[in-house]
Amino acid sequence: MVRTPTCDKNGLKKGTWTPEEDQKLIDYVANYGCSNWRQLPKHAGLSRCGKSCRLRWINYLRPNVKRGNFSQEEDTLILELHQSLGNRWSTIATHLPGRTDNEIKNHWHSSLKNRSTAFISNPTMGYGFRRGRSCKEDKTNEACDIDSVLDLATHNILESMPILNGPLPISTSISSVSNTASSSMNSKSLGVEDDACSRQVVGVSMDDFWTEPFLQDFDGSINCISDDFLKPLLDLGILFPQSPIDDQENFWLYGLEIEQTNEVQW
DNA sequence: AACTTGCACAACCGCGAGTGA
DNA sequence: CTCACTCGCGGTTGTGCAAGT
Repeated sequence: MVRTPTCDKNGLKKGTWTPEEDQKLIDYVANYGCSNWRQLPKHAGLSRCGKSCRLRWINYLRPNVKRGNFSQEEDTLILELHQSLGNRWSTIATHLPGRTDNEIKNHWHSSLKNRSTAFISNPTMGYGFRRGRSCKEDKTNEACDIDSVLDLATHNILESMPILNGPLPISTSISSVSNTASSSMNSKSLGVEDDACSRQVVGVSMDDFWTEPFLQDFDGSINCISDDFLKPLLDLGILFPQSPIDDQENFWLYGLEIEQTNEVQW
């Protein structure tokens, strides 16, 4: 998964970052900020190029970087954003607090691309559940406006982020080495520019945030999937029950599981 | 058990934009 | 205006791991 550490022709180290290097970078940024990436490694005592330091900081060491699996809402939002924005990962990342462009890009290539392909091959279907919600809830099709849905998804994700409503979580993967530094850092001292990071970091345990899946749905929107929506899809053979004997009425659509009550699972 | 294949993800590379001299 | 420098972005690669054969 990680690259074997090597050195380039200038003697600069490449490959996987060690905990010691991480700590050096964290300590340096905590004390001096990161206004000049090119000079940073020299002053921080790192045998890395500035570019590598910047990447490491932005993607992994920065406070508030969210690790772990993508939620359904995040997946949906990425799919929608990618459809409208294309491969503008950094722009997409601004809609997902705590997620980096690199992480979203990786997730796209490894998991979401196929779903997107399925969507493109049959654009009338959308991603299933959201279209169903819209079409049932609003016969005028106003709610089918992608921007409206996008706003709602973004809103729910933002609302569910403790970042915006209280103390920030510290990524458990780095908290062991960064809590001390992080707890005294804020965006000004770090020169961090994105909004998610522009809030003061407080080193408190937020295990629930990292382990709990998003529980909110789209403001109850999934409840709107009904027979009116599902039946035509069943008739067309696009949507099909998960199992003929499954009395829970689960349906499958391009890898998306739709439970007719109020749950949607990938 | 050995080998192959695919996935996930950390990291690198090249390019373009912005900025200051 | 041009050049050099820096930064940020998107594309791509490399590698460990798990699942499948």
